[in-house]
Amino acid sequence: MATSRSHRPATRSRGIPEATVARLPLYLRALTTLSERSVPTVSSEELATAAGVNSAKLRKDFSYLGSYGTRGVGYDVEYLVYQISRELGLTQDWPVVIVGIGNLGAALANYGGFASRGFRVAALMDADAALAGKLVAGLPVRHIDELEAIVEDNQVSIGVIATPAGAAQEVCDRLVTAGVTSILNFAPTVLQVPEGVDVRKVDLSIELQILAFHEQRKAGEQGQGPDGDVPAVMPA
Amino acid sequence: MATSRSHRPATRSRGIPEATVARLPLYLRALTTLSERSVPTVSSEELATAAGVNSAKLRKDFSYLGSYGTRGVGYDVEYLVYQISRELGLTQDWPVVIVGIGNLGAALANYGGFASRGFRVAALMDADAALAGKLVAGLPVRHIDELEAIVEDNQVSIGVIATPAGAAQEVCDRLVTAGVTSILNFAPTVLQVPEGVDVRKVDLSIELQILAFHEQRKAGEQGQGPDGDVPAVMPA
DNA sequence: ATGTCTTTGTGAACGCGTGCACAAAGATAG
DNA sequence: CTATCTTTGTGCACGCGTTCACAAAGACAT
Ligand SMILES: NC(=O)c1ccc[n+]([C@@H]2O[C@H](COP(=O)([O-])OP(=O)(O)OC[C@H]3O[C@@H](n4cnc5c(N)ncnc54)[C@H](O)[C@@H]3O)[C@@H](O)[C@H]2O)c1
Ligand SMILES: NC(=O)c1ccc[n+]([C@@H]2O[C@H](COP(=O)([O-])OP(=O)(O)OC[C@H]3O[C@@H](n4cnc5c(N)ncnc54)[C@H](O)[C@@H]3O)[C@@H](O)[C@H]2O)c1
Repeated sequence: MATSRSHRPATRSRGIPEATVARLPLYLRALTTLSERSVPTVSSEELATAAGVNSAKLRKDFSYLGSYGTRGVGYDVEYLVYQISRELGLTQDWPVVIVGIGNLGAALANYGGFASRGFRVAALMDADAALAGKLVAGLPVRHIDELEAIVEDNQVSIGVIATPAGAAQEVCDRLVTAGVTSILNFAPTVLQVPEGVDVRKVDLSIELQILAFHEQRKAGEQGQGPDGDVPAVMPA
Repeated sequence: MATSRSHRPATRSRGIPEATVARLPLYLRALTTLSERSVPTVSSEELATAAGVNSAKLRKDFSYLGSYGTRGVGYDVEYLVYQISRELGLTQDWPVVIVGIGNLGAALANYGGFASRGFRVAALMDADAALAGKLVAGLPVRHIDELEAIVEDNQVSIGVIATPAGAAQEVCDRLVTAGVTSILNFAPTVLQVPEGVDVRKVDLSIELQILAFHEQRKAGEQGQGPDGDVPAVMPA
């Protein structure tokens, strides 16, 4: 953190670490739950437990946003909800387009938690002409050719890709050209994007493989003889 | 990512860093593509580009697995595919249960890439009695009461949770009690698990919020458009 | 065998993230 | 007002992960 002694950061916190940003939604969720229960304040210890993190980490995270706590008491739940929401940009509306309305795309469209936090499905799009006009989650599927117009008309800056891997890069290029600058990619591909465009990926297959790695290691630790087929040991 | 694996004893286990493990599936995917094209060898530079990472990082990652490259030539694609597969534990079969066959659970069940890499759907489970017996992706939905028997009979060690958030912890507890030691959680909840159980989460909402944060920052930095520093908002 | 050329494997430096530990801040009670 | 008690905010140290940069290894040609 900067060497500033002022209580309030003069400018909007420019330097929020990426790791902190990734945890803010977690805190926000826990805080929202508390808010619904009309809990007025919460200590860093309680909130940290609810969010599944270390309390020192949580306090440091909040310190990047400013000093919103009261020593001896804790944090004001409502105020913190507002501050984090604002920091994450959730006080405004984010229209989103979902491209590829297959199994996954349809599930995403039906996902309630989508709209709950400022994210609004502006359009569902698919290349399959047979799908065009069909209602999914109350919205008509639009043909991919309308993408550019929809993105512009709705000021869409976030796109979700749920097409097969083979089509993902092409869809990505079109989204970017149309003006989308944030992409959430569910297809198992590494997307190539120009500077200034953010991509985040959700990859089921990778998650499972990571779990398998640890699972194998756990299985190998117990009992197995010294010559198991559990790989890779560095001689100490 | 959030794995309950953060408390590693001082013992420097088999050296593979967590960050490296998380990238191995990425390399494997790129290598599999090369393999299908019958490319015999690949340099760290080429492979790194395909995987979207830095070549030095890739070489260091591979160095944890051993010295599988040939200087002046590169890496043998087939050999590397095998080594990484073995390291990740993909040379064996991993039966998986999916709990909660709603929108998302059904999409997961239909997901082809699931079975492609040693992961086999052992059972689909749901608490809704009306779903019991219904075929999803060719498999009958089983009632949640059969969970313990199915986990034991099929030696299931990996469970996928796709239930509503409110049911996730309860389902998690049952999975763990039944013997599952790795969980992939799609519900927006922080799961509490005992030592030795790995949890990875996939959280659409969090990903979107992270994108929104950066999007807001991008919009605020350069006075974009006629609306000033606050991006245009759709009228309600 | 010798030299040249390519590419690996890794030492070292650096930066980020984490967690400990504690002084300071403020609430609360007397 | 003073004392006590709770909890924040953060300085600091440490470890992990990333990246640079280069010597060593090996292929290949002559
Ligand atoms: N289903 C899952 O649970 C799951 C899980 C993880 C990852 N994924 C990935 O998500 C993606 C979608 O999976 P799915 O099961 O929904 O597949 P799907 O085949 O059911 O749906 C894909 C949809 O994309 C459409 N499409 C194809 N090319 C297009 C294009 N150029 N432009 C617009 N639309 C196009 C198709 O018409 C189809 O409707 C795949 O890449 C898959 O690997 C799926
Ligand atoms: N749909 C999405 O794209 C999406 C995206 C991100 C996250 N999620 C999360 O994934 C979860 C599932 O989403 P969904 O859209 O499929 O919901 P859904 O309501 O369509 O399906 C939930 C299913 O879980 C079953 N269920 C409820 N309690 C259960 C229990 N105790 N044991 C077993 N099964 C039980 C229900 O019968 C239902 O079939 C939710 O937590 C949601 O927040 C969904």
